[in-house]
Amino acid sequence: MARGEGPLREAKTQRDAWLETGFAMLAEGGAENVRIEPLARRLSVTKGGFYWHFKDRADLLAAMLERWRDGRVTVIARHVTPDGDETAEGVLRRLLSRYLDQPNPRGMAIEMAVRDWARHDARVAEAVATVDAARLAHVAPLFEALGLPPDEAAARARLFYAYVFGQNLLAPTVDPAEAAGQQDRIAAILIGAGGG
Amino acid sequence: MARGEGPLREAKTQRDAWLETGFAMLAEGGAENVRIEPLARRLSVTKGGFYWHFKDRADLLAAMLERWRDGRVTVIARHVTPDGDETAEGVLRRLLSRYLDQPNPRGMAIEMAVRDWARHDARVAEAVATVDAARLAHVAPLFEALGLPPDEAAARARLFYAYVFGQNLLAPTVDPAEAAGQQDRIAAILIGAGGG
DNA sequence: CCGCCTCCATACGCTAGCGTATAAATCAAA
DNA sequence: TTTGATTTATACGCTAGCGTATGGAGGCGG
Repeated sequence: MARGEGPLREAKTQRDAWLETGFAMLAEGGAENVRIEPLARRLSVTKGGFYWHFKDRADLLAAMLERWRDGRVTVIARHVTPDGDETAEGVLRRLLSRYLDQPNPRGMAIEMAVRDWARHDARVAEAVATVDAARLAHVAPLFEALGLPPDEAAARARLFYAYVFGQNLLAPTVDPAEAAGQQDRIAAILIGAGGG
Repeated sequence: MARGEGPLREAKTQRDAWLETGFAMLAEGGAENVRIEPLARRLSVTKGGFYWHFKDRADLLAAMLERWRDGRVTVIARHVTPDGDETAEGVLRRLLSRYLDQPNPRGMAIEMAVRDWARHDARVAEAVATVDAARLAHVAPLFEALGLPPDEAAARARLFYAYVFGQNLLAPTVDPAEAAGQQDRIAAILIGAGGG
């Protein structure tokens, strides 16, 4: 039987298919929305196999959280390495645009869903803290490379990420041209170098 | 009968008691957590009366949303009026500290819960957009009063609020002294006037 | 006093989803 | 092909919560 054919993304194993579909549900409706039976329906299987791969629903959520944490920690290191002869300012602008110009609504939806989830679950809050610490630790040196002292650079890094996530919480500016202009001005404030 | 004795905050009517308790549940666990029967248990009544005051669960949520929107729109006007001879910078610093120094964890929890709720419900998103527009419209003039041109002031206002909400999404800095120092540095960047 | 109106209690049926038990299907190897 | 290990289907009982129906307690006007 073509049992292993994952219907979503590249899911090598059936366990991965459960996890990937779990992330889809997480992105769409938050952690509360990750329910076994709807998941099974989306995978066109019954929940029979679920309890082979996972002890229970909490076990699935825990596996998803771990995968999310490890993925984010791994990926941030790659994102802050310069492309070719890119400057620190270039890296920062690229990062900002990656987070805000939404090439990846799924990733940001998961990010927001996890952060909401963290408000009700201490283990999740711990994972978020780990990811945040990794990101701040990777971004602060970029600000130091711009000539700022360590304390100031750390504050800038925090402002940088708070802005990125806060922007996703605010209602979007209606006029796209105005939004783009504001984003340029804000990037100039955050990154410091003369307006983009 | 002592029927009207509201057990929470100042709930004048029993309908208010349902709403207030609804906000408590919202703050604690998000919109998904606002359930009729647990609400009734907390109010030490049965759900019998609920369907007298509200058509159904959606009706309660809609009433809560309306109350939240109107309350936020009303209150922002008061918060931006100077206390005595307060300067625009003073107002901004007071606002920032009101949002970040958490004298009101309940209010911020509701704020975050509503914004999460808005990601899954267009009506909520509309209410959030209304509140955001009101806040930005009230705060931008403060930046203009600091001498910034309107476009720059609007961008600063947006950055201001994105930071406030983003800060509540990031894992808190562990060391309180470091957190306070960072907040001062960030306030200096946001509000512009020399640090401190 | 009586009937009415307001508000709440009680009891009911219904749905969604969790977790379990058990059988069935598939595959790999002997 | 038989055996054993994996993986999935099916069927079950259970809980939480929604919405409805109906009755009843208390206050109030007539």
